[in-house]
Amino acid sequence: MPYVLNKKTGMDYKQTERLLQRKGLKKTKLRHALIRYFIKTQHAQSYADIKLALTEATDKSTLYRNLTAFEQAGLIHSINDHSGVTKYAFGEAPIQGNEHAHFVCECCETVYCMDGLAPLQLDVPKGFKANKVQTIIRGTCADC
Amino acid sequence: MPYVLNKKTGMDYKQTERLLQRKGLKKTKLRHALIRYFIKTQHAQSYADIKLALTEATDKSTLYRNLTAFEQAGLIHSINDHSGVTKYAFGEAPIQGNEHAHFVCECCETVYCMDGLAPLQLDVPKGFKANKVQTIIRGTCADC
DNA sequence: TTTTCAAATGCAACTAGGTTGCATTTGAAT
DNA sequence: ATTCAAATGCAACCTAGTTGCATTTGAAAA
Repeated sequence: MPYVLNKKTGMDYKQTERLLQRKGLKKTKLRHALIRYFIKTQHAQSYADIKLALTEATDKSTLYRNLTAFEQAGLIHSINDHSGVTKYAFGEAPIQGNEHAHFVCECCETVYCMDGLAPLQLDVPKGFKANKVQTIIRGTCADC
Repeated sequence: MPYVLNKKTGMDYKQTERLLQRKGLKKTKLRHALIRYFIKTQHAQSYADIKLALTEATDKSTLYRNLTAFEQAGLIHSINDHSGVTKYAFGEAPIQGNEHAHFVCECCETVYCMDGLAPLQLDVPKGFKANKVQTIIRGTCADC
């Protein structure tokens, strides 16, 4: 069961716009910029990363609210890599049976989404019921 | 590869005291209370849990500094269960090849340490090197 | 095209979780 | 008993993220 780098969803700009519309989200400058940014970037991005990269991101609460809205719309998913800051990456949250793992480079702190099979047959104690597994792999990435 | 509830380390009070001494940590009232608390409690505890439970825990920074010291001494380990607050449980941090997973109950928020085999043969893309895996299982616990 | 109105924005104030600097106190080795 | 690093308590600070509210804007209806 090998892990492979996530090739991103095949979604293009038009599709994401249609998705926003379907979710009742209006088109705004910031949202345009955010979608372009998430399609372009290869790895998970933090609030600070986005703030730094986009001149359109002027207000903290607006940006956070948009990240939340995008996540609820299934356009991005959030990742907790134990660094203390939430990161966001393009693509829907992995669903059960189609988990993806997050690889955190201990050298450059980059977070990669990796597709793979469900990481393990969940065999938990009596009375416990497992719903999903979140896997974080730590190591060194190809660039380090 | 079943997961079983962690039975805690066999460490008793005397042993933990000797451990503190070996690490050059002085005996204080708070540390006594903390050790007793961690031996007694069954699940991972947050700063807030401890603060509430121990009258000896008067100062925030002192408590945090002790948690850090205990973790460095290998007496407890910290857990990030994606709730936004760090939790601590008795026992050394799991080491490579002897990983343990954390089960987070989605109903009562309790965090259980679970022993199990290394969760998967790590097969990552070319150029990537995996060092360790952190697994969080979400579901419903036996009490819910 | 103008009107309309909920949705989105920008700003300030706030919260939670945790850290830092520093003066004072304390455990334990001498 | 003396000594001194380690531990404590306090206040101030930091970062990540949230909330309330007045203003602006996108887009659907008239």
